[in-house]
Amino acid sequence: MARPTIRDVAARAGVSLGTASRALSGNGSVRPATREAVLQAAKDLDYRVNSLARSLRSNHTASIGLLIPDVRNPYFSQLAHVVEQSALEHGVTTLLCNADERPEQMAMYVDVLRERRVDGVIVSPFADAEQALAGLDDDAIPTVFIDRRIPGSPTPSVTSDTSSALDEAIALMSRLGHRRVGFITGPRTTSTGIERIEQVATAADHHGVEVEWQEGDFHTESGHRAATSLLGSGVRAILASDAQTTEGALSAIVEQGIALGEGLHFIGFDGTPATALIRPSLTYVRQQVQEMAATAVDLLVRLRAGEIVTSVRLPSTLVLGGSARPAADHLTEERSCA
Amino acid sequence: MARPTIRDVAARAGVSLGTASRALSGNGSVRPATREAVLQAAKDLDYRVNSLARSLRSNHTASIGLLIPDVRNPYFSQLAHVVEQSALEHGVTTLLCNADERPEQMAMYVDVLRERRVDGVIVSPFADAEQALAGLDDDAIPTVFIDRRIPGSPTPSVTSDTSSALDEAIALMSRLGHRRVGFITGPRTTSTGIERIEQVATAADHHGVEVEWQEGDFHTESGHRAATSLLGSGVRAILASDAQTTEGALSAIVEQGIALGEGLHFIGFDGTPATALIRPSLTYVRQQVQEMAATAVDLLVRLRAGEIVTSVRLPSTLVLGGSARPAADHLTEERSCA
DNA sequence: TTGAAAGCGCTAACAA
DNA sequence: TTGTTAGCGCTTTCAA
Repeated sequence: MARPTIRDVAARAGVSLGTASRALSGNGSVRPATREAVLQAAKDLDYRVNSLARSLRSNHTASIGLLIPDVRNPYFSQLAHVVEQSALEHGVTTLLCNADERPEQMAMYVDVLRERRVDGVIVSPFADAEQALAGLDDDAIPTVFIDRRIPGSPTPSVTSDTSSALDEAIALMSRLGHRRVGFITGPRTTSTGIERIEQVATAADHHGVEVEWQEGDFHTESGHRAATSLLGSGVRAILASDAQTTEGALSAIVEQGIALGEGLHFIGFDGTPATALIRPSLTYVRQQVQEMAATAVDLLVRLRAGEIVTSVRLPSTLVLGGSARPAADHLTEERSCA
Repeated sequence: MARPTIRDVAARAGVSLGTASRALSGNGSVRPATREAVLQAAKDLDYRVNSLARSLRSNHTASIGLLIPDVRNPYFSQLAHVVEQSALEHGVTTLLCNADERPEQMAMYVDVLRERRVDGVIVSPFADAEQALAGLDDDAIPTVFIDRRIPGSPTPSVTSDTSSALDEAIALMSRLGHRRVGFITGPRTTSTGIERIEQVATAADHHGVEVEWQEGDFHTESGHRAATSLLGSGVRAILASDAQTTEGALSAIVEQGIALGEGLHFIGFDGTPATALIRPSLTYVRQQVQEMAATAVDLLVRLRAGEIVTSVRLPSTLVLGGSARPAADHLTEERSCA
């Protein structure tokens, strides 16, 4: 037999279509014995529900969309993994969509998600994303922002608050004797890019430090370029603004054979696998990626249930490694070479 | 108005339901003027097809499933990205599923993919996956193996042939004067794990080298553990079997402060972002990940079209870096410290 | 608790 | 080329 339908199951169990549906979906009451019979018949036939038909009728798909800039970015691939697993715990599958930081591709995916009638969307937006995202609103698809948000938007968001960690970072650089600190920025097209620029500016003011701004775009290449330029102009204290610029900056530093923590103090963002290969170890801003992802799913589920939810802001911390460490801790420092 | 349906579009364009459907889906002939009118009406109404209804009726979903061990593995996240983009070029969306190397989770996802009636599946299998995957066969869902395969299975696969690269690697170690080479294996539950063990064994025989086998499981932790153990027993030539064990082994080497390329020769697998931070640069086996992913999508599309396809095996190469380089090239070597 | 019947939005025959 | 109609497989009223 071709794929058995619920009709076949009902027939085999000797009940009506409706009863079989109630037993299988768990909605509506069924006498235990009847339910058993239906379940057994389904098993005998190796029946599998057609989610297309179910969703068409019931008006929900048990699926959400996750719209991120790029899975290959280790920060987002971790995010994607936790979102997927958290959603699974709610019986919901995730449609992963890579916008590639391109508004057109984001718009295209928004269309796909609308057509597929997903129950909700978790998105990490960027400039010009607002218009692309408007379609979700038109269809009243619950949406949650993750990592980044659109200022002024009523959409609830789960983001991390990096202000105190960045203040600590600048304070540390100041304490290490630096009057000039290089900062590799993120793009002004993202909320995180803008925020971190402002936070660093404020902290620098506060600690009497001058910032050497270097434009970056959250890609490794720009991190590499910016770090090279900063090193060329004699800066000996560098801060990166995300995981990828951190990797890029480190590769430039490593290339030039500069001793981290001695000739140069460096503070990165997010502890990715790559940064584990650095000696001395990396001082970096740690964001709560896992919590962020799990919280976003939770918010979306509650939004879908009709609850009113508010945005969540998770604190981040400065993790001390050898690449920039307060003098007092210097004894514990170990260096592999140089 | 709530979501407009194709009825609304037809009414506005002054045509019948069927005509509107033909104009919108592109199947069947429609007079150009009529088509224009329908498209205009659809645009006016901001109509979006309900893919659930379309798929239910037409019996295809324009979606495929991608079943991989873990997106966080940089090797697979790259694979996932290319698969997604290649599929998009065919107008097909990708459902990304992380099996987490667990048969139950793979079985669960196979169920999900069956219920969602995907048009095809690309999967990177492991031991005990065969039974979980049987469900795809029951539903006659076209399947292609990627990176790994199940020996003896009729399912077409796209894999890389690492034999000559690994032979070169062993030859290089031999030429560098090593009689003993440590090899961090992959799990015997994967075809790649088994193959690489055999290929290394053959090459070692061939070049008169003895292999110090260290069990690994394609995770960073095991790479770290294995490398530590090998270094402890005095081995000074190490080979890893995949991207993750490479990262793990490197972190162990870096931790111990051992000078790569001098006190120790190391050859890794796959050039991930992390390995770009290593000095001297890494000697590694490069697989054609992008081609692999694109080819798998192509195979699946052709399979779906009823073509008979055959498995593809892509050659891989040994990329020379400073971590293990033939003596002749030694002049070009640059070291950052030590 | 169960059955009968309607219909979700669309495509694909079939006729005209 | 177009309109009409049946029906994909399921859930969900409504009665019984």
